[in-house]
Amino acid sequence: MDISHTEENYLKAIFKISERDGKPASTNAISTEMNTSAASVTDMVKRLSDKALIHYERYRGVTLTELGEETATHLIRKHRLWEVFLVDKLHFSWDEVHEIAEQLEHIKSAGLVERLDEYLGFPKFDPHGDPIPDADGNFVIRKQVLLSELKREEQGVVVGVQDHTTAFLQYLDRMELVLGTPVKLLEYFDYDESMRVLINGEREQVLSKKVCQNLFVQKQ
Amino acid sequence: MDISHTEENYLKAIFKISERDGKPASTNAISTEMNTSAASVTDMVKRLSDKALIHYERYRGVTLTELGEETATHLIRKHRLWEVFLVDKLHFSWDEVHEIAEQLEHIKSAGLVERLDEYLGFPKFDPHGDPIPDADGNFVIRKQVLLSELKREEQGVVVGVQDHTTAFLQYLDRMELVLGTPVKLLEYFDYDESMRVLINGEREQVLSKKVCQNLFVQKQ
DNA sequence: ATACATTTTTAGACTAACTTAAAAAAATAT
DNA sequence: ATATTTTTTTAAGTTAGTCTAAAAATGTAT
Repeated sequence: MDISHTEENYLKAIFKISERDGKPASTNAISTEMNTSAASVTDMVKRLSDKALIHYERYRGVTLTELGEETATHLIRKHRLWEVFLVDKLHFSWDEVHEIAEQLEHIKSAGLVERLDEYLGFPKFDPHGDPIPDADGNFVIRKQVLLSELKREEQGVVVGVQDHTTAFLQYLDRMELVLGTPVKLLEYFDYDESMRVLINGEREQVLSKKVCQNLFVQKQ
Repeated sequence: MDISHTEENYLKAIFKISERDGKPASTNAISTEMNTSAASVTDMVKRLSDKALIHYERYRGVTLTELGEETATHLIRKHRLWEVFLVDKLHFSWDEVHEIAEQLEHIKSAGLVERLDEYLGFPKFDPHGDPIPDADGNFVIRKQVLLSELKREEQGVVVGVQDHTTAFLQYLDRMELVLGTPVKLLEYFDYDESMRVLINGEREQVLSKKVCQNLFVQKQ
């Protein structure tokens, strides 16, 4: 009994929603995430339940079973490793790799992921700073805060993004706010919740509320 | 109007059959190649014809249109480049890569293949010695003959296989008859059409008719 | 040239994944 | 607590890709 491409995508969506909301994924939430109708979700949810990948009782929302969660984290592992491959080896930029990795994550092969992991030097984070789960599905937890949470004169290093859109990633490239860049909060403007920051110890820049609330930093 | 995974596989099958038989691919030949029923082929062949990928008249067999042929050779290009990646970079053996490449060849992305090609150093042949078409679909034609066609005392270098099965590839590994190995025909036995050959200039070995008829060499 | 064999197509039906529209259940508000 | 809104499910139908069985067309052999 193997799992289809589509079923895998549902599992990922359910995993993502449960993580984000900290509660069972509702039919509606899944339909929004998957861009399908609620009716399709109900349909699929029955199939996934039959395959013991999720717990489902009608009108009650769904949670992943152990098997379902393993499957989901394994997909995330593959997705993020392929993203590293695309950026590190094929020199794609970080805003180009999501759609390709979305396809590559479904490749089925005993051994491929592990060999890829080794080939890439066992990276712990993907090009967007998201942690890559190990073969057992364990994520590295990193102490990170949003840039907007820094206090005046506090310093941090850019470690990840909350917003993964192309527009945001390209904006960050333009601002040279890549992963690993040191930042220091110089001044906070109450008026529009923007911030003046020192980037890379050499350049001052005012960043909007939206930017500051979508950039993760690790305090130094 | 894009092409499904399944449609792509049919195009590859039709390309392969047409190449091999030098005539339009029959419904039966396709159904054998694809492991489906003849009825399914008739069905699919109508769809492919509607998409202008093949020429089809009922009871007449099918040929690829220019678009269909481009699609098929592009798939072969992707398949073979991924095989090189799997062997050269991830250190899979040549008998393990076919099924994985069979999946990887369907990844859709503008630019991925070209970047992969460059990353691999623009290889002209895959790990089995099959030529990799260029971006325009042109294959390098190599002057090669079957080992069984060598005359006594003639020398050659192993350049490819006709039989791509795991069993044959593993046999060749055991015999150290990898690509690039020099061979020289010492003696031909009429009785069972086997041959005594000098492998790598250092070791004599009797090879069966079947082996000799499935190994390509380039005369020296 | 008719008969037989083979190949191909049609007909009807199945599954997975999807849809819309209507019905039912649950949540919310007064 | 009843009415209204929202969410979820059911019902019925679609498409892609598959199947088996039967019908039709083509090919072959005497």
